[in-house]
Amino acid sequence: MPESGSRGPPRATTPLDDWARGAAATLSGTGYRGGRARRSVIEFLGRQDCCLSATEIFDGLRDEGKTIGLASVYRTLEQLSRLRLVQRLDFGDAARYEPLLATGDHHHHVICDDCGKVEPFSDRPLERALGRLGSQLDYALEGHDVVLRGSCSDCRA
Amino acid sequence: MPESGSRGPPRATTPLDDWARGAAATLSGTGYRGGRARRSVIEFLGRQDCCLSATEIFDGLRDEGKTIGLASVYRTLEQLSRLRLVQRLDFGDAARYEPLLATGDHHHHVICDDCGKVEPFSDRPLERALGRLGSQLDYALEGHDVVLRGSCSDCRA
DNA sequence: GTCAGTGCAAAGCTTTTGCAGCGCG
DNA sequence: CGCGCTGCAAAAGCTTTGCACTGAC
Repeated sequence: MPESGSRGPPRATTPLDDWARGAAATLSGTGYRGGRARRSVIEFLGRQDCCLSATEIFDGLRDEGKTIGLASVYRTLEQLSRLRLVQRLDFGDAARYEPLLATGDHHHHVICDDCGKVEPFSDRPLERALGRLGSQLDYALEGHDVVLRGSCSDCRA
Repeated sequence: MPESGSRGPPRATTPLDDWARGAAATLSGTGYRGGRARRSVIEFLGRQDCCLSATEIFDGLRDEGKTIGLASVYRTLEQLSRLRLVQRLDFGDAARYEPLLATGDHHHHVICDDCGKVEPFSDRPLERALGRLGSQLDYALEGHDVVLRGSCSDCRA
């Protein structure tokens, strides 16, 4: 399944492994206790390439035999979002979440209007243009999302 | 391609006037009939600078004495979206909608994480970077949204 | 032993849908 | 005068919250 998390070649310890470890560490360092549901969600997120909805995480865990309350999934995602360990993305229907890598490495998304497929992409010039906006707007910017919409090659065929 | 969706100098006939007229014309030319609710929503949208949620449109119309069913507001927005006359934007909570100008002129949004304020901005280099992506991805792109998040000057004070 | 974490069920919201009646063309 | 438009109310998601219980430290 590893494909285009950003574009890096394979390595011994992946950024996502690091992410899951770091997320767990950050939480326990902030007064949180460990717990089965939260651990499962973090570990599951650490194995994904792109964004998932709460229900997809819930279903994915259930398929692995780990039945977690959906409310716990939402609670975990909310905590991780607030600590900036995951990025929450709002596309049309349900919100989606993905790990926010400490490397600063990140991607954006293209959505197919026809089949609903979501794919990641990244682009340096785009990041540069976004980065320059920080000094032009009277905001202390903390993040940005870019969403492109169109028809994917499968749907055009 | 003019410049900023909202900061432009006044003119005799504004792009938004044109938009409202054009939207009405497009609808009637597509087999739709006129109707009080839809006309009110279009006219109301034609007076806005930036995106509004369905409830804000509903409330705004009610405050003007035009009480329209909320369902009709949603139905109108859905039709206009499908005809690409309005742009639907998904920020955290409720979806927001804004006129999509025929001039191709458009802007993006900065959201204050603290007070929730939404402001428009536009930037040429950003548009250029986005435009170049069209040829790099295997998608027939039809639109894009950029959302920046941070703290506005009021909230930092 | 305490208190955060969890699961379930209920509540809250936004958005959609069903339906009967109204009114545009 | 037919059929699309409208409003109301009910239904349908997604997400959050209340509460009692479990389990981590």
